[in-house]
Amino acid sequence: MKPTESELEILQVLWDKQPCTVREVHESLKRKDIGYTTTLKLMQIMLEKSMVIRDTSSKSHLYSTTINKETIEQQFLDRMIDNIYKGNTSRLVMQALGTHKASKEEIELIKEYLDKLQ
Amino acid sequence: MKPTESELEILQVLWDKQPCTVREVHESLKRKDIGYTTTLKLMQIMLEKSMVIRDTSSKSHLYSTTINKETIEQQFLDRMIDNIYKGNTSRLVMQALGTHKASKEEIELIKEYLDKLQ
DNA sequence: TTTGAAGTACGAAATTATTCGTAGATAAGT
DNA sequence: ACTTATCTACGAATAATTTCGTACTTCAAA
Repeated sequence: MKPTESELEILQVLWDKQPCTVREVHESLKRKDIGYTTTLKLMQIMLEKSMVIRDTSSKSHLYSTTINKETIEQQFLDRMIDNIYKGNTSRLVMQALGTHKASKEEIELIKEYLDKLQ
Repeated sequence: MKPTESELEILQVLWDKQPCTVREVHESLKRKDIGYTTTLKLMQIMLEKSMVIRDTSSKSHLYSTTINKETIEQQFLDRMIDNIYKGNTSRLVMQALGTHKASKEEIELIKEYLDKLQ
């Protein structure tokens, strides 16, 4: 089950602030040039796909995700490593650290993590 | 310029073996359930978008990419870090190392790299 | 020189994803 | 009770991507 790009944007908001009304999600989206009913429709589609559930007890429905953030992250990461890096994880790691320069603390953290792996 | 998924698959093959005929690309694709003319059409579209060039001097044209593998990798990685990890690179790194277990050599390599960064 | 295997070109259908308009429900304020 | 804000439902338009059929070309082998 692979979320589309728009769906992913909505999931991000939900992971952050769920449960949310459609309006809350809509206003939190980065892209501001789409109509409210577009967001609504998208979320209704996500409901059909069971990516979200909702509480309809009040007028504005309250949405929550059913899918785990870490699972989706892992899924995208795996796909990326497979498709783009052809399994060469360390190349991805170094490329990631190269441009998005991590702080000293982060580097320490990663080192510790590497030690634990060995 | 963001390649679509199908375009990316074709680029992969080209990066590996260019210059290639359409047939070579077609037969190297993982997905086997599509017709030859589909691959052909896709590559013609990529030509229009200037993602590839070709040598038409013989009957079977020979295609090569114009776009750099590393650039595209970086682009996808950046998007991933931004969109999915919200800038938290070290989380991506650790998650990547977590499942796709690297060899001792790879881990050493990454450690060295981290030392150089500091 | 005919035949056929393999190629290109390209319009158009099929599929998937995104967007919006409109109708009707709900509830709060006057 | 009526008006207005805001909501949901949902069909349908649009856009983007993928797929294929068909026509035509090229070239080599019979």
